[in-house]
Amino acid sequence: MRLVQNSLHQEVASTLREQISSGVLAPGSFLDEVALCERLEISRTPLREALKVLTSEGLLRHEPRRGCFVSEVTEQDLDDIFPVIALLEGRCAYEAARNATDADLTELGTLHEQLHGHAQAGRITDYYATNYIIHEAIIQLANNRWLAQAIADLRKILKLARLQQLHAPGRLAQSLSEHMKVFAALKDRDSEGAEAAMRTHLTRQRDALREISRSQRSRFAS
Amino acid sequence: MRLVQNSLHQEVASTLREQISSGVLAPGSFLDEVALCERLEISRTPLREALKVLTSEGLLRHEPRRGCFVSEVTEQDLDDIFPVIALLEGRCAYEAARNATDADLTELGTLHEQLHGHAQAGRITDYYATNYIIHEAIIQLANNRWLAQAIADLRKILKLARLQQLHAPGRLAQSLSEHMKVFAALKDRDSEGAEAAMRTHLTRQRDALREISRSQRSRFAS
DNA sequence: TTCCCACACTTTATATCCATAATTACGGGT
DNA sequence: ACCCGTAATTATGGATATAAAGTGTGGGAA
Repeated sequence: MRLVQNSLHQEVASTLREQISSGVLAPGSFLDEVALCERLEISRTPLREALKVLTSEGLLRHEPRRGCFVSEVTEQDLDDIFPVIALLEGRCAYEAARNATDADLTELGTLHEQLHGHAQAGRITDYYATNYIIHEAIIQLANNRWLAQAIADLRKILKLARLQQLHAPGRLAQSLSEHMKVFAALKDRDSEGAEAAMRTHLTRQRDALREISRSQRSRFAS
Repeated sequence: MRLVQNSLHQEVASTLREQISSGVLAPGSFLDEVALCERLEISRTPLREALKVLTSEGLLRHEPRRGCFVSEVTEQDLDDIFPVIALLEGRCAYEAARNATDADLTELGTLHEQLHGHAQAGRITDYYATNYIIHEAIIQLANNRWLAQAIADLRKILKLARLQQLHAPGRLAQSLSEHMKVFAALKDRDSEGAEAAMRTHLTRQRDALREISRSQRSRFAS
Protein backbone atom coordinates (compact mmCIF):
# COMPACT_ATOMS: atom_id res chain seq x y z
CA MET A 1 0.00 0.00 0.00
CA ARG A 2 0.91 3.61 0.40
CA LEU A 3 3.96 4.51 2.44
CA VAL A 4 2.87 7.00 5.07
CA GLN A 5 6.29 8.55 4.94
CA ASN A 6 4.88 11.72 3.43
CA SER A 7 1.52 12.91 4.54
CA LEU A 8 -1.31 12.62 2.10
CA HIS A 9 -1.62 16.30 1.33
CA GLN A 10 2.02 16.37 0.26
CA GLU A 11 1.44 13.47 -2.11
CA VAL A 12 -1.62 15.21 -3.44
CA ALA A 13 0.29 18.46 -3.85
CA SER A 14 2.97 16.65 -5.84
CA THR A 15 0.40 14.92 -8.01
CA LEU A 16 -1.37 18.20 -8.69
CA ARG A 17 1.92 19.94 -9.46
CA GLU A 18 2.66 17.27 -12.04
CA GLN A 19 -0.80 17.39 -13.52
CA ILE A 20 -0.55 21.14 -13.75
CA SER A 21 2.87 21.21 -15.38
CA SER A 22 1.96 18.34 -17.68
CA GLY A 23 -1.13 20.12 -18.85
CA VAL A 24 -3.72 17.68 -17.52
CA LEU A 25 -4.94 20.69 -15.60
CA ALA A 26 -4.76 23.49 -18.12
CA PRO A 27 -3.82 27.04 -17.14
CA GLY A 28 -6.90 29.00 -16.23
CA SER A 29 -9.01 25.92 -15.65
CA PHE A 30 -11.24 25.65 -12.66
CA LEU A 31 -10.64 23.05 -9.97
CA ASP A 32 -13.79 21.33 -8.77
CA GLU A 33 -12.98 20.05 -5.30
CA VAL A 34 -15.41 17.16 -5.18
CA ALA A 35 -14.54 16.05 -8.70
CA LEU A 36 -10.84 16.08 -7.82
CA CYS A 37 -11.55 14.12 -4.66
CA GLU A 38 -13.12 11.39 -6.70
CA ARG A 39 -10.41 11.39 -9.33
CA LEU A 40 -7.62 11.18 -6.77
CA GLU A 41 -9.63 8.92 -4.48
CA ILE A 42 -9.14 11.01 -1.39
CA SER A 43 -11.41 13.08 0.79
CA ARG A 44 -11.66 16.83 0.82
CA THR A 45 -9.53 17.60 3.85
CA PRO A 46 -6.10 16.64 2.44
CA LEU A 47 -7.11 17.97 -0.97
CA ARG A 48 -7.92 21.36 0.45
CA GLU A 49 -4.67 21.43 2.41
CA ALA A 50 -2.83 20.70 -0.82
CA LEU A 51 -4.72 23.43 -2.64
CA LYS A 52 -3.69 25.96 -0.02
CA VAL A 53 -0.06 24.97 -0.35
CA LEU A 54 -0.14 25.22 -4.13
CA THR A 55 -1.85 28.58 -3.87
CA SER A 56 0.87 29.92 -1.61
CA GLU A 57 3.37 28.60 -4.13
CA GLY A 58 1.67 30.62 -6.82
CA LEU A 59 0.60 27.68 -8.98
CA LEU A 60 -3.03 28.23 -8.18
CA ARG A 61 -5.09 31.37 -7.93
CA HIS A 62 -7.77 31.50 -5.32
CA GLU A 63 -10.93 33.54 -5.75
CA PRO A 64 -12.90 33.85 -2.51
CA ARG A 65 -16.15 31.94 -2.56
CA ARG A 66 -15.43 30.89 -6.13
CA GLY A 67 -12.68 28.33 -5.86
CA CYS A 68 -9.22 27.61 -7.21
CA PHE A 69 -7.98 28.13 -10.75
CA VAL A 70 -4.71 27.11 -12.33
CA SER A 71 -2.50 30.16 -12.67
CA GLU A 72 -1.79 31.57 -16.08
CA VAL A 73 1.77 32.63 -16.71
CA THR A 74 2.08 35.65 -18.92
CA GLU A 75 5.02 36.84 -20.99
CA GLN A 76 5.33 39.61 -18.42
CA ASP A 77 5.76 37.01 -15.70
CA LEU A 78 8.52 35.35 -17.70
CA ASP A 79 10.19 38.71 -18.20
CA ASP A 80 10.03 39.20 -14.46
CA ILE A 81 11.09 35.72 -13.40
CA PHE A 82 14.05 35.06 -15.68
CA PRO A 83 16.19 37.98 -14.49
CA VAL A 84 15.62 36.86 -10.91
CA ILE A 85 16.47 33.24 -11.68
CA ALA A 86 19.54 34.44 -13.56
CA LEU A 87 20.59 36.39 -10.49
CA LEU A 88 20.01 33.47 -8.15
CA GLU A 89 21.50 30.72 -10.27
CA GLY A 90 24.37 33.04 -11.06
CA ARG A 91 25.03 33.26 -7.36
CA CYS A 92 24.88 29.47 -7.21
CA ALA A 93 27.55 29.24 -9.86
CA TYR A 94 29.63 31.74 -7.91
CA GLU A 95 29.42 29.69 -4.74
CA ALA A 96 29.79 26.43 -6.61
CA ALA A 97 33.10 27.60 -8.05
CA ARG A 98 34.32 28.08 -4.49
CA ASN A 99 32.88 24.91 -3.01
CA ALA A 100 33.34 22.28 -5.71
CA THR A 101 35.80 19.52 -4.95
CA ASP A 102 37.79 17.82 -7.67
CA ALA A 103 35.41 14.89 -7.43
CA ASP A 104 32.47 17.24 -7.95
CA LEU A 105 34.12 18.67 -11.05
CA THR A 106 34.79 15.20 -12.42
CA GLU A 107 31.13 14.33 -12.02
CA LEU A 108 30.09 17.58 -13.66
CA GLY A 109 32.51 16.82 -16.47
CA THR A 110 30.76 13.52 -17.16
CA LEU A 111 27.43 15.27 -17.24
CA HIS A 112 28.72 17.85 -19.69
CA GLU A 113 30.03 15.09 -21.94
CA GLN A 114 26.55 13.59 -21.97
CA LEU A 115 25.12 17.02 -22.69
CA HIS A 116 27.50 17.38 -25.61
CA GLY A 117 26.49 13.97 -26.94
CA HIS A 118 22.78 14.74 -26.72
CA ALA A 119 23.27 18.05 -28.49
CA GLN A 120 25.27 16.52 -31.33
CA ALA A 121 22.72 13.75 -31.79
CA GLY A 122 19.89 16.24 -31.63
CA ARG A 123 18.19 14.40 -28.76
CA ILE A 124 16.32 17.41 -27.47
CA THR A 125 14.46 15.68 -24.64
CA ASP A 126 17.63 14.05 -23.32
CA TYR A 127 19.47 17.31 -23.70
CA TYR A 128 17.01 19.16 -21.51
CA ALA A 129 16.94 16.35 -18.97
CA THR A 130 20.72 16.47 -18.58
CA ASN A 131 20.60 20.24 -18.66
CA TYR A 132 18.23 20.10 -15.71
CA ILE A 133 20.48 17.73 -13.80
CA ILE A 134 23.46 20.01 -14.30
CA HIS A 135 21.55 23.03 -13.04
CA GLU A 136 20.43 21.05 -10.00
CA ALA A 137 23.99 19.91 -9.35
CA ILE A 138 25.32 23.45 -9.40
CA ILE A 139 22.54 24.57 -7.08
CA GLN A 140 23.45 21.79 -4.69
CA LEU A 141 27.11 22.75 -4.82
CA ALA A 142 26.23 26.26 -3.72
CA ASN A 143 25.19 24.65 -0.44
CA ASN A 144 22.70 27.33 0.51
CA ARG A 145 19.33 26.00 1.51
CA TRP A 146 17.47 29.28 1.09
CA LEU A 147 19.02 30.10 -2.21
CA ALA A 148 17.95 26.68 -3.45
CA GLN A 149 14.46 27.22 -2.07
CA ALA A 150 14.04 30.57 -3.80
CA ILE A 151 15.11 29.05 -7.11
CA ALA A 152 12.82 26.07 -6.64
CA ASP A 153 9.87 28.36 -5.98
CA LEU A 154 10.44 30.25 -9.20
CA ARG A 155 11.10 27.10 -11.20
CA LYS A 156 7.69 25.76 -10.22
CA ILE A 157 6.17 28.73 -11.99
CA LEU A 158 8.45 28.38 -14.99
CA LYS A 159 7.43 24.77 -15.33
CA LEU A 160 3.87 25.97 -15.74
CA ALA A 161 4.93 28.01 -18.74
CA ARG A 162 7.00 25.27 -20.39
CA LEU A 163 3.84 23.76 -21.80
CA GLN A 164 3.35 26.45 -24.35
CA GLN A 165 7.01 26.43 -25.27
CA LEU A 166 8.51 24.51 -28.10
CA HIS A 167 12.22 24.11 -28.37
CA ALA A 168 14.05 26.26 -30.83
CA PRO A 169 16.16 24.07 -33.11
CA GLY A 170 19.19 26.31 -33.24
CA ARG A 171 19.12 26.88 -29.53
CA LEU A 172 20.75 23.58 -28.63
CA ALA A 173 24.21 24.46 -29.90
CA GLN A 174 24.08 27.90 -28.32
CA SER A 175 22.88 26.51 -25.02
CA LEU A 176 25.62 23.92 -25.01
CA SER A 177 28.29 26.50 -25.63
CA GLU A 178 26.97 28.60 -22.76
CA HIS A 179 26.99 25.58 -20.48
CA MET A 180 30.57 24.81 -21.38
CA LYS A 181 31.55 28.34 -20.48
CA VAL A 182 30.00 27.97 -17.04
CA PHE A 183 31.74 24.66 -16.57
CA ALA A 184 35.09 26.03 -17.73
CA ALA A 185 34.82 28.81 -15.18
CA LEU A 186 33.92 26.33 -12.47
CA LYS A 187 36.96 24.24 -13.35
CA ASP A 188 39.12 27.34 -13.14
CA ARG A 189 37.57 28.12 -9.76
CA ASP A 190 36.66 31.45 -11.36
CA SER A 191 33.63 32.29 -9.25
CA GLU A 192 32.85 35.62 -10.87
CA GLY A 193 33.27 34.20 -14.34
CA ALA A 194 30.94 31.34 -13.47
CA GLU A 195 28.35 33.74 -12.11
CA ALA A 196 28.49 35.90 -15.22
CA ALA A 197 28.35 32.92 -17.55
CA MET A 198 25.36 31.46 -15.75
CA ARG A 199 23.54 34.77 -15.89
CA THR A 200 24.23 35.03 -19.58
CA HIS A 201 23.00 31.49 -20.08
CA LEU A 202 19.65 32.16 -18.44
CA THR A 203 19.21 35.55 -20.05
CA ARG A 204 19.77 33.96 -23.45
CA GLN A 205 17.30 31.26 -22.58
CA ARG A 206 14.67 33.91 -22.01
CA ASP A 207 15.59 35.53 -25.30
CA ALA A 208 15.20 32.21 -27.07
CA LEU A 209 11.82 31.60 -25.48
CA ARG A 210 10.65 35.06 -26.37
CA GLU A 211 11.68 34.46 -29.96
CA ILE A 212 9.73 31.21 -30.07
CA SER A 213 6.56 32.62 -28.61
CA ARG A 214 6.85 35.61 -30.92
CA SER A 215 6.96 33.38 -33.98
CA GLN A 216 4.12 31.28 -32.59
CA ARG A 217 2.00 34.35 -32.08
CA SER A 218 2.61 35.66 -35.55
CA ARG A 219 1.82 32.27 -37.06
CA PHE A 220 -1.44 31.85 -35.21
CA ALA A 221 -2.33 35.50 -35.14
CA SER A 222 -5.98 36.36 -35.59
CA MET B 1 -19.31 40.29 12.06
CA ARG B 2 -16.23 39.16 10.23
CA LEU B 3 -15.68 40.36 6.71
CA VAL B 4 -15.42 37.28 4.54
CA GLN B 5 -13.09 39.14 2.24
CA ASN B 6 -10.24 36.86 3.20
CA SER B 7 -10.94 33.25 3.97
CA LEU B 8 -10.53 32.10 7.51
CA HIS B 9 -7.40 30.08 6.98
CA GLN B 10 -5.68 33.17 5.62
CA GLU B 11 -6.65 35.15 8.68
CA VAL B 12 -5.43 32.33 10.86
CA ALA B 13 -2.16 32.15 8.92
CA SER B 14 -1.64 35.88 9.43
CA THR B 15 -2.42 35.63 13.12
CA LEU B 16 -0.03 32.75 13.54
CA ARG B 17 2.68 34.56 11.58
CA GLU B 18 2.36 37.50 13.94
CA GLN B 19 2.32 35.33 17.02
CA ILE B 20 5.39 33.55 15.77
CA SER B 21 7.36 36.67 14.94
CA SER B 22 6.24 38.37 18.13
CA GLY B 23 7.43 35.46 20.20
CA VAL B 24 4.08 34.34 21.57
CA LEU B 25 4.91 31.10 19.84
CA ALA B 26 8.56 30.60 20.61
CA PRO B 27 10.98 29.03 18.13
CA GLY B 28 11.09 25.30 18.59
CA SER B 29 7.80 25.17 20.44
CA PHE B 30 5.22 22.58 19.63
CA LEU B 31 1.82 23.50 18.23
CA ASP B 32 -1.06 21.61 19.79
CA GLU B 33 -3.82 21.64 17.22
CA VAL B 34 -6.81 21.36 19.52
CA ALA B 35 -5.38 23.85 21.98
CA LEU B 36 -4.82 26.34 19.16
CA CYS B 37 -8.34 25.74 17.88
CA GLU B 38 -9.72 26.78 21.24
CA ARG B 39 -7.43 29.78 21.62
CA LEU B 40 -8.26 31.10 18.16
CA GLU B 41 -11.88 29.99 18.41
CA ILE B 42 -11.94 28.15 15.13
CA SER B 43 -12.28 24.54 14.12
CA ARG B 44 -9.49 22.24 13.07
CA THR B 45 -9.91 22.34 9.30
CA PRO B 46 -8.99 26.00 8.66
CA LEU B 47 -6.29 25.74 11.30
CA ARG B 48 -4.74 22.78 9.56
CA GLU B 49 -4.93 24.53 6.22
CA ALA B 50 -3.11 27.47 7.74
CA LEU B 51 -0.48 25.20 9.27
CA LYS B 52 0.24 23.70 5.86
CA VAL B 53 0.69 27.12 4.33
CA LEU B 54 3.04 28.25 7.07
CA THR B 55 4.99 25.03 6.71
CA SER B 56 5.47 25.59 3.00
CA GLU B 57 6.61 29.10 3.84
CA GLY B 58 9.25 27.65 6.12
CA LEU B 59 7.96 29.18 9.33
CA LEU B 60 6.89 25.84 10.68
CA ARG B 61 8.51 22.45 10.59
CA HIS B 62 6.27 19.45 10.21
CA GLU B 63 7.19 16.07 11.65
CA PRO B 64 4.91 13.30 10.39
CA ARG B 65 2.70 11.86 13.11
CA ARG B 66 4.26 14.31 15.55
CA GLY B 67 2.86 17.66 14.58
CA CYS B 68 4.09 21.14 13.80
CA PHE B 69 6.91 23.03 15.48
CA VAL B 70 7.98 26.63 15.09
CA SER B 71 11.13 26.76 13.00
CA GLU B 72 14.39 27.72 14.60
CA VAL B 73 16.61 30.04 12.64
CA THR B 74 20.29 29.38 13.06
CA GLU B 75 23.23 31.66 12.48
CA GLN B 76 23.95 29.49 9.46
CA ASP B 77 20.50 30.31 8.10
CA LEU B 78 21.20 34.00 8.52
CA ASP B 79 24.53 33.60 6.77
CA ASP B 80 22.67 31.91 3.92
CA ILE B 81 19.72 34.27 3.73
CA PHE B 82 21.38 37.66 3.91
CA PRO B 83 23.51 37.27 0.79
CA VAL B 84 20.42 36.22 -1.12
CA ILE B 85 18.37 39.13 0.17
CA ALA B 86 21.25 41.46 -0.64
CA LEU B 87 21.25 40.10 -4.17
CA LEU B 88 17.50 40.48 -4.57
CA GLU B 89 17.08 43.85 -2.93
CA GLY B 90 20.15 45.01 -4.81
CA ARG B 91 18.34 44.12 -7.99
CA CYS B 92 15.33 46.05 -6.73
CA ALA B 93 17.47 49.12 -6.26
CA TYR B 94 18.84 48.64 -9.77
CA GLU B 95 15.38 48.52 -11.28
CA ALA B 96 14.10 51.26 -9.00
CA ALA B 97 16.78 53.61 -10.29
CA ARG B 98 15.43 53.04 -13.78
CA ASN B 99 11.74 53.19 -12.94
CA ALA B 100 11.46 55.93 -10.34
CA THR B 101 9.64 59.06 -11.41
CA ASP B 102 10.53 62.45 -9.99
CA ALA B 103 7.47 62.20 -7.78
CA ASP B 104 8.70 58.86 -6.46
CA LEU B 105 12.07 60.36 -5.64
CA THR B 106 10.43 63.26 -3.84
CA GLU B 107 8.46 60.84 -1.70
CA LEU B 108 11.57 58.83 -0.99
CA GLY B 109 13.33 62.05 -0.08
CA THR B 110 10.71 62.80 2.57
CA LEU B 111 11.11 59.31 4.00
CA HIS B 112 14.87 59.71 4.17
CA GLU B 113 14.49 63.00 6.00
CA GLN B 114 12.34 61.22 8.55
CA LEU B 115 14.94 58.49 8.77
CA HIS B 116 17.60 61.09 9.40
CA GLY B 117 15.48 62.66 12.13
CA HIS B 118 14.86 59.36 13.87
CA ALA B 119 18.55 58.51 13.77
CA GLN B 120 19.61 61.85 15.21
CA ALA B 121 17.04 61.63 17.98
CA GLY B 122 18.00 58.02 18.67
CA ARG B 123 14.45 56.76 18.15
CA ILE B 124 15.44 53.23 17.29
CA THR B 125 11.94 51.81 16.86
CA ASP B 126 10.85 54.66 14.61
CA TYR B 127 14.09 54.38 12.70
CA TYR B 128 13.51 50.73 11.91
CA ALA B 129 9.87 51.37 11.03
CA THR B 130 10.84 54.02 8.49
CA ASN B 131 13.72 51.86 7.34
CA TYR B 132 11.21 49.13 6.59
CA ILE B 133 8.96 51.49 4.68
CA ILE B 134 11.85 52.65 2.53
CA HIS B 135 12.86 49.09 1.69
CA GLU B 136 9.26 48.30 0.80
CA ALA B 137 9.04 51.41 -1.38
CA ILE B 138 12.15 50.47 -3.32
CA ILE B 139 10.85 46.93 -3.79
CA GLN B 140 7.61 48.35 -5.14
CA LEU B 141 9.49 50.63 -7.51
CA ALA B 142 11.25 47.63 -9.01
CA ASN B 143 7.82 46.62 -10.25
CA ASN B 144 8.59 42.93 -10.40
CA ARG B 145 6.02 40.75 -8.70
CA TRP B 146 8.20 37.67 -8.45
CA LEU B 147 11.21 39.53 -7.22
CA ALA B 148 9.03 41.03 -4.50
CA GLN B 149 7.62 37.62 -3.68
CA ALA B 150 11.05 36.03 -3.30
CA ILE B 151 12.13 38.83 -0.97
CA ALA B 152 8.92 38.57 1.05
CA ASP B 153 9.44 34.85 1.50
CA LEU B 154 12.91 35.34 2.89
CA ARG B 155 11.85 38.26 5.07
CA LYS B 156 9.29 36.06 6.78
CA ILE B 157 12.14 33.89 7.95
CA LEU B 158 14.27 36.84 8.95
CA LYS B 159 11.41 38.18 11.04
CA LEU B 160 11.58 34.96 13.01
CA ALA B 161 15.17 35.69 13.91
CA ARG B 162 14.60 39.32 14.84
CA LEU B 163 13.35 38.26 18.23
CA GLN B 164 16.73 37.30 19.50
CA GLN B 165 18.32 40.40 18.06
CA LEU B 166 18.92 43.57 19.93
CA HIS B 167 19.82 46.69 18.07
CA ALA B 168 23.42 47.77 18.08
CA PRO B 169 23.63 51.38 19.26
CA GLY B 170 26.37 52.46 16.87
CA ARG B 171 24.63 50.80 13.95
CA LEU B 172 22.09 53.57 13.47
CA ALA B 173 24.50 56.15 12.09
CA GLN B 174 26.16 53.61 9.84
CA SER B 175 22.84 52.31 8.58
CA LEU B 176 21.67 55.84 7.84
CA SER B 177 24.77 56.63 5.86
CA GLU B 178 24.32 53.47 3.81
CA HIS B 179 20.72 54.38 3.13
CA MET B 180 21.68 57.84 1.99
CA LYS B 181 24.13 56.32 -0.46
CA VAL B 182 21.39 54.16 -1.95
CA PHE B 183 19.12 57.16 -2.21
CA ALA B 184 21.81 59.32 -3.76
CA ALA B 185 22.37 56.71 -6.43
CA LEU B 186 18.63 56.47 -7.06
CA LYS B 187 18.44 60.24 -7.47
CA ASP B 188 21.32 60.09 -9.94
CA ARG B 189 19.48 57.31 -11.79
CA ASP B 190 22.69 55.35 -11.22
CA SER B 191 21.23 51.85 -11.29
CA GLU B 192 24.46 49.96 -10.80
CA GLY B 193 25.51 52.26 -8.00
CA ALA B 194 22.16 51.79 -6.30
CA GLU B 195 22.44 48.03 -6.62
CA ALA B 196 25.92 47.99 -5.14
CA ALA B 197 24.98 50.35 -2.31
CA MET B 198 21.95 48.26 -1.41
CA ARG B 199 24.02 45.09 -1.36
CA THR B 200 26.55 46.75 0.87
CA HIS B 201 23.79 47.95 3.17
CA LEU B 202 22.40 44.48 3.67
CA THR B 203 25.77 42.83 3.96
CA ARG B 204 26.71 45.31 6.68
CA GLN B 205 23.42 44.63 8.40
CA ARG B 206 24.34 40.96 8.61
CA ASP B 207 27.76 41.91 9.96
CA ALA B 208 26.15 44.07 12.63
CA LEU B 209 23.78 41.29 13.64
CA ARG B 210 26.60 38.81 13.81
CA GLU B 211 28.51 41.16 16.05
CA ILE B 212 25.53 41.51 18.37
CA SER B 213 24.85 37.83 18.66
CA ARG B 214 28.56 37.22 19.19
CA SER B 215 28.65 39.58 22.13
CA GLN B 216 25.40 38.10 23.47
CA ARG B 217 26.85 34.64 23.32
CA SER B 218 30.03 35.62 25.12
CA ARG B 219 28.05 37.44 27.80
CA PHE B 220 25.70 34.55 28.49
CA ALA B 221 28.24 31.85 27.82
CA SER B 222 28.09 28.83 30.07
C1' DT C 1 -37.61 41.16 -24.52
C1' DT C 2 -35.96 42.56 -20.19
C1' DC C 3 -35.62 42.67 -15.33
C1' DC C 4 -35.92 40.62 -10.88
C1' DC C 5 -36.31 37.01 -7.64
C1' DA C 6 -35.65 32.44 -6.11
C1' DC C 7 -33.47 28.14 -6.29
C1' DA C 8 -29.50 25.36 -6.82
C1' DC C 9 -24.70 24.55 -6.81
C1' DT C 10 -20.39 25.78 -5.07
C1' DT C 11 -17.05 26.77 -1.59
C1' DT C 12 -16.19 27.45 3.38
C1' DA C 13 -16.52 26.19 8.11
C1' DT C 14 -17.86 23.09 11.93
C1' DA C 15 -18.43 18.88 14.25
C1' DT C 16 -17.50 14.23 14.92
C1' DC C 17 -15.63 9.69 14.12
C1' DC C 18 -12.18 6.27 13.16
C1' DA C 19 -7.51 4.74 12.42
C1' DT C 20 -2.78 4.90 13.16
C1' DA C 21 1.30 5.90 15.42
C1' DA C 22 3.96 7.58 19.35
C1' DT C 23 4.71 8.40 24.04
C1' DT C 24 4.23 7.03 28.55
C1' DA C 25 3.40 4.20 32.26
C1' DC C 26 3.10 -0.06 34.39
C1' DG C 27 4.40 -4.69 35.34
C1' DG C 28 7.24 -8.60 35.06
C1' DG C 29 11.66 -10.59 34.65
C1' DT C 30 16.61 -10.57 35.36
C1' DA D 1 17.10 -2.13 41.70
C1' DC D 2 17.24 -1.72 36.82
C1' DC D 3 15.84 -2.81 32.22
C1' DC D 4 12.81 -4.32 28.72
C1' DG D 5 8.42 -5.38 26.67
C1' DT D 6 3.66 -4.56 26.37
C1' DA D 7 -0.59 -2.10 27.00
C1' DA D 8 -3.16 2.14 27.45
C1' DT D 9 -3.60 6.84 26.62
C1' DT D 10 -3.16 10.65 23.60
C1' DA D 11 -2.61 13.30 19.48
C1' DT D 12 -2.23 13.61 14.60
C1' DG D 13 -4.11 12.27 10.08
C1' DG D 14 -7.96 11.47 7.33
C1' DA D 15 -13.09 10.79 6.25
C1' DT D 16 -17.74 12.24 6.28
C1' DA D 17 -21.95 14.58 7.35
C1' DT D 18 -23.91 19.05 7.88
C1' DA D 19 -24.65 23.89 8.14
C1' DA D 20 -23.88 28.45 6.26
C1' DA D 21 -22.95 31.81 2.84
C1' DG D 22 -22.31 33.53 -1.62
C1' DT D 23 -22.57 33.44 -6.67
C1' DG D 24 -24.70 32.39 -10.86
C1' DT D 25 -28.30 30.89 -13.53
C1' DG D 26 -32.81 30.06 -14.98
C1' DG D 27 -37.58 30.90 -14.87
C1' DG D 28 -41.41 33.85 -14.31
C1' DA D 29 -43.61 38.23 -14.59
C1' DA D 30 -44.12 42.87 -16.45
